Amino acid sequence: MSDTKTQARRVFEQNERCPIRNVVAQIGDKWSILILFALVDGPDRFNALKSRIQGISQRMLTQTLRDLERDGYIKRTVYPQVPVKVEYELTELGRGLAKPAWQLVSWADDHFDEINAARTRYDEANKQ
Amino acid sequence: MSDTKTQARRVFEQNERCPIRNVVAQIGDKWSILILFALVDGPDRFNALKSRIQGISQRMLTQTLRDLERDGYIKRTVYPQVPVKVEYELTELGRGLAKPAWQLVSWADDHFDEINAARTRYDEANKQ
DNA sequence: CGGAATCCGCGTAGATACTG
DNA sequence: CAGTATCTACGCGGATTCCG
Repeated sequence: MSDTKTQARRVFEQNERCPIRNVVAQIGDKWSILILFALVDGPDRFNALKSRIQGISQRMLTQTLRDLERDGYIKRTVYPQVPVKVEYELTELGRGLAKPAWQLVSWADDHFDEINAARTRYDEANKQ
Repeated sequence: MSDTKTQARRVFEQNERCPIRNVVAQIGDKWSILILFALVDGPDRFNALKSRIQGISQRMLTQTLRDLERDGYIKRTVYPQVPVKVEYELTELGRGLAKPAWQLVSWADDHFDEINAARTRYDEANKQ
């Protein structure tokens, strides 16, 4: 509880070192979580990921993979054959992140109907 | 585990009804989580929130509060006095969301040094 | 196959001014 | 006090083209 308090205070620091602002900024983007979950079952190749994650562009897949690699969540391995083969896999850190991330998404899934109901109610009450 | 599999498959649906894309889009923005955590200890007023959450603008606070209210995470109460007093508080749903969200942030906090180390290592290896 | 580079539109979010 | 309204800019992200 005192530990919780300590962290709660840090929530509102504008600081670059605020873990909340940092992690939300990093994995709160459009594709990070999706890529993370795409790799929980094992390594995969670039184009395989691209076709599994509907709607992602080549550009964003490359860019997001780089960012995740930079933060240590993903390991990139190049097999120097022709044509080249590149595999991406979660690191220990990446698998660690996937757990609480999954808890959150799982909660969202369980309460999806409830959220949609609230949305409809709100829109109904505030419509023209 | 079979339950996990079922959800894992739904990860990659481009569908609007995909809970992952939905929740990430909603609370993955710059301020939602911060506001959520700002209210876990009890209700608070608009300007009090504004000064507690460093760097947020009036516009974004209003807008994000509306979005959270729409999804049922927050209840807005107006006390018709002069000047008017408006209080925001978490709903049961909001408190429910705060739990897994806190787990995630807590994990990020615990591994913040490790992530920063990976970043430095990556930048070092790829600098020029 | 797995990118890099470039161009560009559109939405998010900041700043500012005004209001019940 | 708690907003609304408007204007603007910056960057996210999509589409396209080219390359080792």
